[in-house]
Amino acid sequence: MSAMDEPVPRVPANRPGGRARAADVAAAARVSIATVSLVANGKAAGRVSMQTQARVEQVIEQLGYVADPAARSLVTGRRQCIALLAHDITNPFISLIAAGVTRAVGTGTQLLLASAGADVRPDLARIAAFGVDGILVDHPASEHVAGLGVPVVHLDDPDADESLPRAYFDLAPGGALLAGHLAGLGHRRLLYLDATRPWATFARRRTHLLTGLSKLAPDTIVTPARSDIDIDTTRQLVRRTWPRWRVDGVTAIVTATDVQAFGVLAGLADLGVSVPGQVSVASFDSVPFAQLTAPPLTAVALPAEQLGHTSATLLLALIDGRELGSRVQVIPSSLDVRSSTGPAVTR
Amino acid sequence: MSAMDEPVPRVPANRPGGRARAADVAAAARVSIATVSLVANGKAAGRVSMQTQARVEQVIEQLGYVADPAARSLVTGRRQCIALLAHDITNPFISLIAAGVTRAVGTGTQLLLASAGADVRPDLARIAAFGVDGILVDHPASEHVAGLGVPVVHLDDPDADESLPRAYFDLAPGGALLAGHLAGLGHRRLLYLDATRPWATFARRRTHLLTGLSKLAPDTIVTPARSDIDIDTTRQLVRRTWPRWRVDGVTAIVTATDVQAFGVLAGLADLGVSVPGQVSVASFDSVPFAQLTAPPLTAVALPAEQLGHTSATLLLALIDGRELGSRVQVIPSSLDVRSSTGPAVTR
DNA sequence: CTGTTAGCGCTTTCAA
DNA sequence: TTGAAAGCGCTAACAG
Repeated sequence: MSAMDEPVPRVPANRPGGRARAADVAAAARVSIATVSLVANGKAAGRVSMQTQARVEQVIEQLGYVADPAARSLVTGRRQCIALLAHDITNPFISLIAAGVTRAVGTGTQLLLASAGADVRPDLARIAAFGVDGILVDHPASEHVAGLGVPVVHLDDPDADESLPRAYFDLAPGGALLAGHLAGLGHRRLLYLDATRPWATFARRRTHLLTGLSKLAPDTIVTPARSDIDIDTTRQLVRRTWPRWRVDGVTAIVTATDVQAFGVLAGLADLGVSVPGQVSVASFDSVPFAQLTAPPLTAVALPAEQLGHTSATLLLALIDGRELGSRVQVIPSSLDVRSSTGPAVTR
Repeated sequence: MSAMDEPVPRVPANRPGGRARAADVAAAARVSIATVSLVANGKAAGRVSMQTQARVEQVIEQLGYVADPAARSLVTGRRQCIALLAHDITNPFISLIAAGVTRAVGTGTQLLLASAGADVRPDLARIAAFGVDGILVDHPASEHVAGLGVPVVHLDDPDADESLPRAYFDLAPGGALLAGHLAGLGHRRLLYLDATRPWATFARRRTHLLTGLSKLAPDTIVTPARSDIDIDTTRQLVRRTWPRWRVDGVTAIVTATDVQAFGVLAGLADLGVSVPGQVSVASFDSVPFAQLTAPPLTAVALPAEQLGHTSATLLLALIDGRELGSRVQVIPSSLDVRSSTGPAVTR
């Protein structure tokens, strides 16, 4: 009768403290805790006999043993956790990014969701101090990330320092497509509703559209405006200001984000203005909900889920020290033509 | 000349490893690491002289010292982190919950976002094993939480075991209000589009509506249907099945969630069916987007942000061992009447 | 193949 | 008022 056949000594799994520790498993399996560690981490192949391995595994199962992550982190230096620093999780564009990140990290790594305030620095530092293996940053200025001690990947920040790992959208195709679409419909008097946040992506969205427009129809006049990325704020703005824009002969409104376009559509509906009958509306982002507005929204498609997935994959590679491909991932944009845009109307 | 006046010895802040450790601070300030710990944790009052304290604080600032969280966790047992286990972060209802949680936890605690798969148990165990101080669970069966070793608060699970800490909506008022609204508009033939997930909240949503209806208009007939909580799936279902429902004389469709109602609205629009002209539509949740659909959606209002905030506050209290008020928080529901519901039409 | 040993960086008694 | 020392639970060299 070998050791394997003997009943495994029962050791109280529920010690006062709570979970079982490696020492408990070791005692129950009559091995050293080093062996337990080897088996628990799947490093037993060729180093521990099959018998011992089986016995330890059984006890681990029985006791529900899981290595204390804090203790493991202390020695390995790894946290098995990355953070996503974003400004507003209720923004569907951000939710989509988060979903992409979730898909990329799998089950081995956890995702910390950090909502930033207006100021970015303290949050970044706090997250780094909390202890994560890497950080995905949606937007803040790149200057703050130096000396954080962990890899950082910047999201949707086309103007970030060349040397910084990042994933962003190539806004050129989408911007040009939208310009062509609008110019083709005869729009020569536009209103561009920018975001108030001074982010590079918004500058790019604007300039790509304007450049395209001035190339295709140099006589186009674009009135600038701006608002927060908030449905209600934008809605109020439109209700207040549409009469003026109308007098100016605006035939199309383009917004920097879908959320703002939602507000524009709502404000216009409040006013009884028909879209695209009296004015066309288009935007950047094209989140799923953009198909459901009345009318469905024409928008430059920015695949946010893909951005999340790509950036997280890059970050994971950086963390592992793998240098797979480029540290800069560019994701193409396109145009989703729906029915919120139509021929320019002249009154 | 006292020790305080002497220049603080320069110790390389950027050691090969990365961040400064307590030992670096101790060496630079010429104190023991025990003293550094005391000062860093604000426990120096009365135990360390003002002079020493000031000197240590200065060095901490200089070196940018932050205690290693893994090391601290190992000894304190606290992780300063809670997890939110939910199924789909792109669902706006979940995003709202997450926003509420974020608001509640403040800066001292971090939020782990865990997306569950179809199976709940492994995820819960994995999160607990990862090391968090507590878990917010959106939905799964309560049986799986026993012996996790950390406090768990159940969200929106009205039928959870009495003894379990939880926060949920009282669906009675909203359900009754919707029943009254619909009955008052003359609807006697309804389609109820339930969710496929077998969750208590969905059973409650349905029964509260049906109970109200049978009380106010006992002759009401309700046809049951179900779909996943996904816009496109629901949209297809409606496109396929509306003709049959129409033949059955259905004058109103009520869905278990906003997301499903979005799909219904889209499907109906595809079919050219006017809402509420030919059929009324209503749902449960009332997320912000519900105001933006065409037409704006009548919905039972379930304050998700508040649910997130309340449940997180409860969890934090549980973690701290504070027993403030009840372990069961009930949040009232109401009805947002918008224009997707109108008088029942008889053909 | 298995066990012994030396820390990872920190908090916390307990002495001095 | 300060410091020495004992771990927290684990991993990873290194012996045997």
